[in-house]
Amino acid sequence: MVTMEDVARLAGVSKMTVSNVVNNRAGVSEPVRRRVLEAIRRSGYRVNVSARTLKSGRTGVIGLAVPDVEAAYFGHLASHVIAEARRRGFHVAIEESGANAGGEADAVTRSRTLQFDGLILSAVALDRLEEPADAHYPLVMLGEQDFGGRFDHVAMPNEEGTHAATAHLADQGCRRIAIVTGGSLEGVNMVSRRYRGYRAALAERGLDADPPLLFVLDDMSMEAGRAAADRLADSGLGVDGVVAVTDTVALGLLRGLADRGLRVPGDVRVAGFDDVPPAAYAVPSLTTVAPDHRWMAAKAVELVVRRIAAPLRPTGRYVAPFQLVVRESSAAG
Amino acid sequence: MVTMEDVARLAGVSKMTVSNVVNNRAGVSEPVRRRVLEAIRRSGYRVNVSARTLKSGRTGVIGLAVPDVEAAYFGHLASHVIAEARRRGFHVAIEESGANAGGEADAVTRSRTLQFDGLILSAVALDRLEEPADAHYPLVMLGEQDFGGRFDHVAMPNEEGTHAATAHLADQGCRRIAIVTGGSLEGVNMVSRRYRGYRAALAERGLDADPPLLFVLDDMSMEAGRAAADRLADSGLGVDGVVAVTDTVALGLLRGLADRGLRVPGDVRVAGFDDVPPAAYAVPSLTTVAPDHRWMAAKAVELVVRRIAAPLRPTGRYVAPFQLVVRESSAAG
DNA sequence: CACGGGAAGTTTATCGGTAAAACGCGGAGC
DNA sequence: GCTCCGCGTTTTACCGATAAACTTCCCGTG
Repeated sequence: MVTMEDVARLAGVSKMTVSNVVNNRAGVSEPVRRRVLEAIRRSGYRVNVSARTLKSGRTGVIGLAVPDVEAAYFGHLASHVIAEARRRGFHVAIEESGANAGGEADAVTRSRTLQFDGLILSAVALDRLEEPADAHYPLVMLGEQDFGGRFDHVAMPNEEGTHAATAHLADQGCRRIAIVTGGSLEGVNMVSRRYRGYRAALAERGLDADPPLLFVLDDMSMEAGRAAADRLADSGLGVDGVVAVTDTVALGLLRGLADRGLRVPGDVRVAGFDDVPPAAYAVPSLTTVAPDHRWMAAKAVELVVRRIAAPLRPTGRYVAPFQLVVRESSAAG
Repeated sequence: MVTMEDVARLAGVSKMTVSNVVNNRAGVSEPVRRRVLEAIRRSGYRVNVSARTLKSGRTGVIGLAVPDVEAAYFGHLASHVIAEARRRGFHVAIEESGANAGGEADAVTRSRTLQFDGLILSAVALDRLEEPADAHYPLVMLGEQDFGGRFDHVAMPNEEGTHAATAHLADQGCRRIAIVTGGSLEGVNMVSRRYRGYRAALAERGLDADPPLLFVLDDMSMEAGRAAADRLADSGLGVDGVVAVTDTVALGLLRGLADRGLRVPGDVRVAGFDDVPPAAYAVPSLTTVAPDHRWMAAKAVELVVRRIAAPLRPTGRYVAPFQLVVRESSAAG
């Protein structure tokens, strides 16, 4: 491995001067700078990040921990986070947390161990951190969970989104609107927030929200969505509209409804949440709540970078803007 | 920050002993080991990875560079790579290369700069490395490109897969089988390999492979697939079967065919490649070539780990096994 | 009873950078 | 002619861990 020392010898200067050139610091004369750059080129030198980090305490890497790299909506987000971070001179390391509290806590620990300068954590399960030592680590919550305001939080428009979707279905003429969701309605989380938005929209319009119109799945997979179609079809509730908690569930549901011979939007109208890429190309294409992922990514990066610079400033909560994208699955009868 | 020195003082031993405990090295008595562990717990100590790396030259991180974290098939792979690497005591850092040669070369540079111990590179565009300095960096090519055997390579069953898909369509009764692809047929790459498999299957059965049955798209997006449906429908070629170069293209195509009122599999049968999750839930569900992603991930990790240990051993090429998953889109008439 | 050998710990010398202080030197000011 | 200044560069002193060499001390053996 070629070190600064080698470059310095080659250029006939001290290694401190090489360091100054590498980091574009002032106080190096033009001829010397050129000599050093030439020596760097000739020798194929690269800085040793470990050595730099050891001395400076900064790695220039931001972690992005997501529940599951397979999840469709994550890719969108990740790619914007990477782009935004690069603009600000940071690298992004993507970590998988597994969609459970233990894995998410581990992600924080790993992030500190690997010395990421900060972490953007998209948690779905974790609702508090044990380690008081983590209290001032630059951490930005992205998505569902917030930790009671202890960290910066970029939130999804959960209530607002399902409210809009539900209202839209009602406007299209639906009268018996079900909600299909997974996970727990206990506590304050993504699912309970989305459920609340749905309830509020129904209440405003004086529509039913019988408990039977709530279908709770084991998880939020496509397969669960597909299975939900059977439960809907067999329920005898006369459901004519469905709000699905995510597009993944909605896409599975569309598939399941097709299997049961129910026509969308003829018999049932469907709306999803996230606007994942396949939503636009499904048959029928899926009406969905489209949060502004680019905005969320940019905000999260901005917040984490700001917090790296100033670990103690007060935290804030920011809700992403969204659009309701109306497509075939909710077309008027 | 609490250092080994602090822990050592607290436990009344030298910091070398602390190091030995932290790394589970032999030669520490049970009582001392317990004292040290207790001191670590009490002080909240964590190793400083930079310091360790600086001295040892190893980071314990494997890079995984993919063209585009948004691409559907990547998530699958990534999540298996992460799991397999963890089993072997490595972390994985996911990097985005952008689907172009410059970005892919950068990914190699970044990987070295960030001192990943090795890199799994899923390249689509790059076909040689400029830097001779990179010649012995532990690098495993995953997917399409190989660099003329200069690196270990875990390959997709490109020819074998489209051969099987094409043969299957023919067996289902298709006589005018088109192929829809994107990118360049020049050189040896994923597209040309898949095209060759298609040609071979047609030739074996004495079916047409007129150049017009080849539809080349600008890229391999869903939108391009959708647009291809128009070209197919307007071609007047009587196409009754389509092999799509990827599931993403195939899903767009299904959507486009629906727009044109063409029934799948009634009027046209369709097969894709990759078996991404939405393929099983599309309407109609998509027949597709399913490479064994878990096998590929495990192989790639095994190879990179082995090469980290022995940078000079001869390289190998390994083709992933696959299954043809037959679904509705190619059902017999 | 002297001696070889291993187990348990400690010391020493680095790994490759960087902040901060020290240095050398030519020119401005009096 | 002497002091002072500031620019460009070098020196010094770490950052926190670890491999390798070294010290103790204890035990078994001939």
